[in-house]
Amino acid sequence: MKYNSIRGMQDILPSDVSLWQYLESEARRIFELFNFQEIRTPILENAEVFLRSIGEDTDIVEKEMYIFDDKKGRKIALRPEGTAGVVRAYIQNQLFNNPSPQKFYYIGAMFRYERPQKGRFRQFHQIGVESFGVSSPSVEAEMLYMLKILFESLDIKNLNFEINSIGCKDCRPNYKEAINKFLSDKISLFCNDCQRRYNRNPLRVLDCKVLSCKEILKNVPQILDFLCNNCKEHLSKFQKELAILNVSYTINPKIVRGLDYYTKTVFEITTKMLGAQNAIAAGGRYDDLVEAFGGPYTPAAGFAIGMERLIEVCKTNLKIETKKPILYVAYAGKGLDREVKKVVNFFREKRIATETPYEELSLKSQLKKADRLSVEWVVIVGEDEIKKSLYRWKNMKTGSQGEGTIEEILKIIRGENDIK
RNA sequence: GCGGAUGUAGCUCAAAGGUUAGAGCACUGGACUGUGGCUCCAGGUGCUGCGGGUUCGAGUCCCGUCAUCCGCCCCA
Repeated sequence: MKYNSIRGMQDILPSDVSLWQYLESEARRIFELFNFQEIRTPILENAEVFLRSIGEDTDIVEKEMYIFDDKKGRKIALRPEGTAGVVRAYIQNQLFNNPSPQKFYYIGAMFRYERPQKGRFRQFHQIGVESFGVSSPSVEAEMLYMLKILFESLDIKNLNFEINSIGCKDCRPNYKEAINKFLSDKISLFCNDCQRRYNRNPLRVLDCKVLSCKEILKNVPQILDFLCNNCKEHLSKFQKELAILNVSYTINPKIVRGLDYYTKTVFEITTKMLGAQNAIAAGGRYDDLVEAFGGPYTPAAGFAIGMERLIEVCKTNLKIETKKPILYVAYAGKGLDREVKKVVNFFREKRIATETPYEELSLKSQLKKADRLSVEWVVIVGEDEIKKSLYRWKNMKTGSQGEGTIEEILKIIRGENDIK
């Protein structure tokens, strides 16, 4: 009997975990500099939480959600994204009574029942950020700036920051109408996918990659021409803020997010290094969502980074060494077990990561093991040295060795002594 | 949900229907009984993903199935 992990769900092995931990700690460090605080919400929610926020007609809800009945017959879902749960928590815990803005970040696993491919998995991980209570576009601008800082700290280059506005509940209907009018008499000329999109979400037709569709779309009405004054002003102020923060970007009128709750600002950060799944982070403003969830009207915005995609990009230019012990305590002679344990404990108490054999081995094979662990130092507890109350130390890189008391050896390992 | 490619040793890959299925790296032990890396020797390296079929004979051809990868849809 042989078991495999479930399709699209992968093990993250120790050799990769170091990189994961590094990315997570950099994100935490930087987000906390901007006063975002970590929030942890459950992986399972009532399915309704996602149906209501993401939108019933979206692909995520229609075909990608892990959804099941619990023992009482309630509809439960594994979260396909992070925002809905945070919004639910914000309202349930009445965090709107705290001074605004309330700024949160989260790191965790998300689940979508999709066909896996490069940069896409059924269990994947996001680092996300949500900010509640401020309607000014300085919120989104700060988010893009923060992302820029994060990516710089990870030495990631050649990213495209793309922004757009998709209007609000006042002006978007006008645009949808214009699009429908534009498409209605030409729809038979479009590809099959577009015809399907036309019925479900006409804005998606704008995204089509088929050349003949692109040709017809040359004269399509642009959302930016339909924005109400409020949304226009929001966008231009957003751009001014980005200029002040020195964030370079392009306006891409074709960005349409896959979730229904977005208003005004939407943005994507893409790279050419990931193949077809090129978005490494994406987000936008969602001013109406808290109210739609039964909370007070609360303007909000957020984004999420795809961890696996970020990792993929980092692997090409960032070398993080797998964590390994610094010291190996070996023994030479018989009946030294108690003495070895004492030495090992001493170094661990001094916060030196230490490994030691679990079974009887010749000194030779102990050193071989130490070599393969690529530890820098070996301390040998030897019969001859013990008689002098000393231990033998050895540097595995230089090969040099000597005798010393345990305190002297500690100094050598810590680099407080010149001997190498 | 749709399309394409690939499954052989722990890993990277060979074997054009014909002996008992191979190479490198990695792994274990020894040459070296208190000193790793280098070298040499010996050795597990294996239900050729799984199940059928064709054939005197299948890792090789056919069908099914599962898995992985890449793309479409969509998304982080």
